Amino acid sequence: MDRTGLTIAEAAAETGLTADTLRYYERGGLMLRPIPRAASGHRHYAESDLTWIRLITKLRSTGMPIRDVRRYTELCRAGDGNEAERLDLLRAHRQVVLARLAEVQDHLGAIDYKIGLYEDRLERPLRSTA
Amino acid sequence: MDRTGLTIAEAAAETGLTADTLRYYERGGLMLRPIPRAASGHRHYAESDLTWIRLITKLRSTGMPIRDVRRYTELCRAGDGNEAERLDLLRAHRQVVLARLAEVQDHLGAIDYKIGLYEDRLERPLRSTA
DNA sequence: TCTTGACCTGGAGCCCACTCCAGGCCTGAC
DNA sequence: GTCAGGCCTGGAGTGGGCTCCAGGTCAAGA
Repeated sequence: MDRTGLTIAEAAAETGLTADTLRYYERGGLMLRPIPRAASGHRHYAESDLTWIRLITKLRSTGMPIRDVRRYTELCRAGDGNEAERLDLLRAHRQVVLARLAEVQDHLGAIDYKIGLYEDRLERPLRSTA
Repeated sequence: MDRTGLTIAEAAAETGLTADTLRYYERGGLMLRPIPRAASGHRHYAESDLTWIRLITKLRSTGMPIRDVRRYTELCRAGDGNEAERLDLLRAHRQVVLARLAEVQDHLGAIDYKIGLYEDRLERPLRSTA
């Protein structure tokens, strides 16, 4: 009964991902290290693993493709010396996200306008053809 | 030589979509009306078609799934009387987009923080271990 | 001791939104 | 007239990101 680390189900609950997704990420090289196993082969997630998963979840949820997350992970795994490259990667992602945010906000404005038109129309239903 | 309307290639250039995507949207019921054809069977897009395509492009680019765009299209095609339903659909979409924007902004904040850490680290490269 | 249920793996399946043929017709410039 | 090139259709293929499954191992509570 070793108490070291969480089961995959617990890690899933903690991070908001599914166990399947956690395994998929690990297979895909998105973990900083292979998740340690008990003798039975069951994974035991440490707090540091959860911290990493939470980080890459933020990258993913802002639209970073898995291959870029993998690239970033590889850089981090490689240790000191490539910080400039990691910074480049994050900055490039930042630019993409900002552009995307601006576009969505712009288009949402147009949709809001449309919503306004319908609201007006529904407020005075009998005057619309007058 | 009728001058009525643009070819699919011109419509694609105007809207920023591809000809394939325009055909795919039409097949999928995302057009307000079937695009008129010349005797040869070639499509001729009117200005009103482009206006519609630009609208649904905004819906799509804010993340509305195709099935919802189709639903909205069907409502519009059905004519007057279902404005409340259209409004509901747009408002629901608006809520989803706002939630998504907030999430992305939040996560981007965390990424910005990370970027800041790397910037600090790279500014004083020899002091980082001191 | 038994049995329930979490976990394992490799691989197939799924959903979404396009994207790309092949095979054929049409048109317009030369 | 001819021929390059745009357009047509139905359908297959692609890429991304999971999601599910079969078949098997293992641990802990009744």
